[in-house]
Amino acid sequence: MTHADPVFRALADPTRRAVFERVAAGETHVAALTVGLSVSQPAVSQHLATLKTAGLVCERREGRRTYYRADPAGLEPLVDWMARAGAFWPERVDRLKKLLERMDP
Amino acid sequence: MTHADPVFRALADPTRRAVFERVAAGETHVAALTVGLSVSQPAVSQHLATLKTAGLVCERREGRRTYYRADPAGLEPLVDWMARAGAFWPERVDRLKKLLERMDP
DNA sequence: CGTATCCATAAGTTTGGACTTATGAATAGA
DNA sequence: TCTATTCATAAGTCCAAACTTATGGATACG
Repeated sequence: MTHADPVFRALADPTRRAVFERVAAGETHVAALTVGLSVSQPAVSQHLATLKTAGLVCERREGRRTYYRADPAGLEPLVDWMARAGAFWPERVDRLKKLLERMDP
Repeated sequence: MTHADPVFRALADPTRRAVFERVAAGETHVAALTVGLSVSQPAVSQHLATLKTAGLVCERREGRRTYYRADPAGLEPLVDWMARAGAFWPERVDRLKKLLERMDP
């Protein structure tokens, strides 16, 4: 019953997904994110606002800058949904297990 | 490197996600899916076409009907992306593990 | 055969949302 | 204080895409 809708919507856009990936790689601020993204600074701010509403990122003000970091609980609705949608496929579970083994040997 | 884009796009729409959920729950045909979805039959067909392009469903013709079933490998790009995006959070991995344990005791 | 059902495609409409530029608030530093 | 950064918001534009109705092809069935 976790509302996965905002999360799916937020991650549907490639640019916004790129923003999230960079934030997830380590805390950064808006100006740093704007570099190399081929969109304007307001666009980045808007994407960050969407990600924040979806619960995927948190913010932290420091001086003139706003630092963003990924919220570890943000992807949980996605996992829950996959568990529900794929609950009928034991095969899926095996794949997930293998992936986790690769990630965490 | 798996193109997760079509998958994320396909699952972003609530109606299409509902279609996929019902297909994932068991093989069905278009007319059965149309019932209770509050959209027209062509809309359902279009959603199914999108899901098929994204690799999330397969089709099987039988008489006048077209039966759809979920492709077990369809969600893999999603899992891979999550692994990459969340690779920096060991905490995330633990949650996934707990979930899998609940799913597969 | 003729008809009804099932589905996909075509064509057109409409709305959400991903951008842009413009601007102002807040802070740092000279 | 004055100026330069940093960021968020406002307002407007534009396009993708989620619908609709219309239609035709294919199959079942009398």
